[in-house]
Amino acid sequence: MDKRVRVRFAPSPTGGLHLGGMRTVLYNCLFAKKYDGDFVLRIEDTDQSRYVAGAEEYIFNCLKWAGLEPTESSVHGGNYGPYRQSERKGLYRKYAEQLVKDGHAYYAFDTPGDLEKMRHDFKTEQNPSPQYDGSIRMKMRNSVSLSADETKKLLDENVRYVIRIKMPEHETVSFTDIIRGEVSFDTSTIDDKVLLKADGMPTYHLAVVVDDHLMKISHAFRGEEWLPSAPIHVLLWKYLFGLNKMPQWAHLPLILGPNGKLSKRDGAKYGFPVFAMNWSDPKTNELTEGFKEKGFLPEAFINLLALLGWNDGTEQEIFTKEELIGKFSIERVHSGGAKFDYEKAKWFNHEWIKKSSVDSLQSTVMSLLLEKGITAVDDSILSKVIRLVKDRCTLLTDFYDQSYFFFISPEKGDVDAVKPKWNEAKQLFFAEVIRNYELNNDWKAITLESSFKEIAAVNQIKPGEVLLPLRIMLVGGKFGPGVFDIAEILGKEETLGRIKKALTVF
RNA sequence: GGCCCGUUCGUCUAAGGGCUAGGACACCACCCUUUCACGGUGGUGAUACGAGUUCGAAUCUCGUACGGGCUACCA
Repeated sequence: MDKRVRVRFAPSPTGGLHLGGMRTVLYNCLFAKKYDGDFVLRIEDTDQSRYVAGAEEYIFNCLKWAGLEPTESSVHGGNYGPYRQSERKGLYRKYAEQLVKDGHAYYAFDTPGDLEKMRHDFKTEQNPSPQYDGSIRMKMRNSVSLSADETKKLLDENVRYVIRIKMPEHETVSFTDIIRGEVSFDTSTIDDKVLLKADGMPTYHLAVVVDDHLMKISHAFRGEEWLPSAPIHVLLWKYLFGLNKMPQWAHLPLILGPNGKLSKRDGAKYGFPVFAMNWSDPKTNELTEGFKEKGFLPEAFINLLALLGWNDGTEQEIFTKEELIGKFSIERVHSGGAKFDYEKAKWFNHEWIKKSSVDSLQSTVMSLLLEKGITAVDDSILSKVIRLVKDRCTLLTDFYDQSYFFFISPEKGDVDAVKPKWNEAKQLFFAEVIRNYELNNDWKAITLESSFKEIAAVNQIKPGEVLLPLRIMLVGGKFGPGVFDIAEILGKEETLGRIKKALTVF
């Protein structure tokens, strides 16, 4: 099928690549893949003040991690490129001029100072933010209020100008949003937005329409914050290319933080990631932690993001990417905003860790341990460890806490948990355990446990009284998987070594 | 202020005029477990409010309230 969807990005992660942005990309990707269509990524680098060095590469890295690379393009590739807006600069002017010629737009010569003055002069209690609209247009310096001669003179003198859309007086603009149904606006409440800036760059409003046309976009998904400017885009489509060619719009619900639209600050404040991957702002050196580094699997990340505002109508919650592609439908996206719940996000990750095979986790866990300074980890040991502890891990980083004692002998265990109840009988008991274990050539958890309990019975000691000390000896604390499973993986030499060492301390 | 969008357990949501409003996260209890978890079973908990349409409304309509978004030569 001929479906082409696109997503646009400002190379400023503060505005572009939090959860909401990622989800927009995800929905684009799922939709495109479902219909075997294309998914186009556009980079908006028009505003230099917002441009952050390295952000573009960062965005692509995030998409790559999540498995959401566009099907058609790298930044320069594809049949409808270039995809970086600054490289398309020359394309837009002629459409803006066309609109002026057709009477749908006009030149405006107002300086920033003029605009500021207007906003100040017309500001009232009832109207705290006056707009450059039909009621004010004739009071400003533009090709509508000025005579043709005056306009021509200013143009000839190369006075800086912008091109603004001329909003019709009193018209109802409506369109059908895939998620919300019919949405309509009265043009008298909308201002004359700038389409082409003084530097010759288009604003989003012009660029989005021209690009979607040139790139033959069939479906356009974006955040709900764009809904108020949708009528401008509909009008531009009507004037420039015809409403019948306009892509179908879907305005995605916002992802909310604890108060309002989810922001980077919310993440820092409440201790959860809002970006896919770590981002350090080169301007401020501020580090924002990502889902990847926090210990999320990309599969879980995609899964939790997809379910934030969408479901397939069944009670299924865990989906592979392939299942999502097969089952996703943009019509089923919920219209209300969704508050991000980090607890639930972690649950998704837990489910995915449980679902993942030991093999697929191996290299990730290996490098995680390495980062923490645990080197020389044997592959076969590690896979046994992962099998034993993976159900206990919510985040990948939990693997360290759940398994470091396999690789590092506990320096000083929780002696206080044992010492008060320690006595001669226990000392003798463990001496016998050592003797028994030294003769054990099988070294399996089951035999270790049965002989341990036999010795306890013979010595008339309750297993419970000596089980905890054994755990402290091997692990160092009151946690971890079954103590005999641990002993098995630790091996004979290490296990006996740890018991002997502990006996000298108790 | 104006315009737009939205509103079902604390949170994410299902139910598209007809069962006792279903599930998941979180929380609580019990079970399992001689550690801590996982797991299992059960429980608390919602249709914002008011009218209208209808035999029948979470569902359709209107109003109100609340929440959110937009209101730049940003996106």
